[in-house]
Amino acid sequence: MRDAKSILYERLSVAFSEVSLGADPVLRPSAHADFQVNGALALAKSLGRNPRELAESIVAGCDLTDVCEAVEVSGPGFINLRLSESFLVSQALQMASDSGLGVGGGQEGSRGRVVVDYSAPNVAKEMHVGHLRSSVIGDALCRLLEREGYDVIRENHVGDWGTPFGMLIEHLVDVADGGAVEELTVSDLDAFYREARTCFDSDEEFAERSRRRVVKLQSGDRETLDLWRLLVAESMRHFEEVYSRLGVLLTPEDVVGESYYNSMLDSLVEDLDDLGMLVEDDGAKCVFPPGFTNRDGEPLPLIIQKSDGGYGYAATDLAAIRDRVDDKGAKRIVYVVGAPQAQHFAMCFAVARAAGWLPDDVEAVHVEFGNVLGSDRKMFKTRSGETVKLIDLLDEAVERAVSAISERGDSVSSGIESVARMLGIGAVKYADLSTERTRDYMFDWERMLAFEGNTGPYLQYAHARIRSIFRKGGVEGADVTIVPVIRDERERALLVALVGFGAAVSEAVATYSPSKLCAYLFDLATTFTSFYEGCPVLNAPDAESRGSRMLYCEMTARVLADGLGLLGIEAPEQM
RNA sequence: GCCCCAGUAGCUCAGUGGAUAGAGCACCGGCCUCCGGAGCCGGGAGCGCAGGUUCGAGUCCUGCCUGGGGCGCCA
Repeated sequence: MRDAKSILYERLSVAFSEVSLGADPVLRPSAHADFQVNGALALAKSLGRNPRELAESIVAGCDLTDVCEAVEVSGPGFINLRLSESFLVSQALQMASDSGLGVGGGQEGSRGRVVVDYSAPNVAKEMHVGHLRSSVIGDALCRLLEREGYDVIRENHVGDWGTPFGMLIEHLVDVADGGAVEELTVSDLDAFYREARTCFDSDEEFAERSRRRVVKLQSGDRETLDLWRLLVAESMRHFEEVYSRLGVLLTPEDVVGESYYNSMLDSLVEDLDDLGMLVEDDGAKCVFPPGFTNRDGEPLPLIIQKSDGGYGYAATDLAAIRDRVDDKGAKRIVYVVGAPQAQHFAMCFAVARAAGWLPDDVEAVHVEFGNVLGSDRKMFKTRSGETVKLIDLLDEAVERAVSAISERGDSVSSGIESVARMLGIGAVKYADLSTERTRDYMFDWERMLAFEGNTGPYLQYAHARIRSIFRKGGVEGADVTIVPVIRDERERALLVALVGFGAAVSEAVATYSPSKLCAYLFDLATTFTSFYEGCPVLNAPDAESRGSRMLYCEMTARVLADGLGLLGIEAPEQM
């Protein structure tokens, strides 16, 4: 389905091009109309013409009568557009009769293959709050991209390889007597990791054994690999539990850990060498991509192979690019990784481009995000200063949601546990998704669980309330074959908001910004509330109006549930 | 020292070079005997500082201030 904005943009672009080839109409949402067109002002300036006159002539040469009921030149040369009722109604009918609410358009997967790299926890460590944003944002982006018609491949680049495993395995050998190894749980592993670290830092003999163990691991020693697999398997169970609790789509099939690329690294170095890009510096094999300097203004290396022969994460990331382009057929690679990694990815992309591994028609994007902060504006920690475990955070979210529901005295027929889970988890995810992702955001239980303001619970409640109208009216849903009517400005405002859903989704995808979809949903919910305040639905003055308003309610509920769904948040029918 | 990101109302946040900078919370004042108070309507209060580009700057450029991050063998 073509949304209003894209239809208008296309028509206006033609009209503007007739005046000056390729001129941008600068179509924008407006407080003065449904849309405003600002392009005439800049164009008039560059052509040395009067902006109002130019705007008038563009309006005269552009037929929008099937879409707009009013096209007016205003102020110094703005063009204000008001959508026609017949257009709004036809858009609404198309949406209502489409199970996908008119979002997307193309065939499933028709817009190309996209690899999305997100979450990326580490083996032998519990997932913590630091993994929250990548998991939640990455998952929302996957859902959004899929809906827009992309063929999405999720990849979980877990840290399952490298030097830490030497000390972990060696410590395992030290403490394991018989069956104790099989009893190992992840919770133990977190403490286990710290113990291993301590031994490594304080015991030179242990450290040496660890280093030898790394070599054994990399050379494929059977006993070592068995111990390694034990650590990996236990960690995977833990990741599964967290993803399930969090409602993240990642599965074990999506795991492509660092170890996967191990066998590709020797040839990667050879290829870089053959290309003449490799420079040995202090015993390390490096590439110096142009434009990057260190603190002394000297060229900054991307270290491919360390002086001890081991590989760093740059090698793995480069191998991953080759794998994703050559073997997975990606036309776009999206990395949902924190902002501090910006320089690392910029360097990796630069090297991959220079090596010809990342062709010009393949896009690589670092979707960066800021930190989660506590109320003290410092990194979010527990009261005692410890890293917050993700599983504990999610448990607390659900507990707090139970209290919130109980305090409100809501009767929940489907079970408070189920609703509390949707509310609590939804609140955490929505709080994360609704702020502009490059900024740090403050983690605040009270605010995210509030039923007022731009929160998950607010939108879930809005949805549940609308559903309750139908229950009360004794009907399953609205009759989607009914032709809606507009008799009130509030009905019109709601309709305008509803038909903007597709554009909101497109915008969120184009900028990798779930927060834009959040803003849209919040606006829709508040617009609905104004409508609902002034326009009785079940008590509408006549059958035609009642049916029409039921349709508005139905569509609003569907858009809210669908929009939340695209963010990875569930919307209960009752709460 | 160099580079990157951020600085918007008392607080938390929106804001694709366009008209009078918007929400929510908190505060103040009205309204609703009605579909679950997500109430509804209205009010006060703000772009870190200084220049510049532009018909027009929160948005672009330069400098400065504040905070966070990065800057060779952890990943």
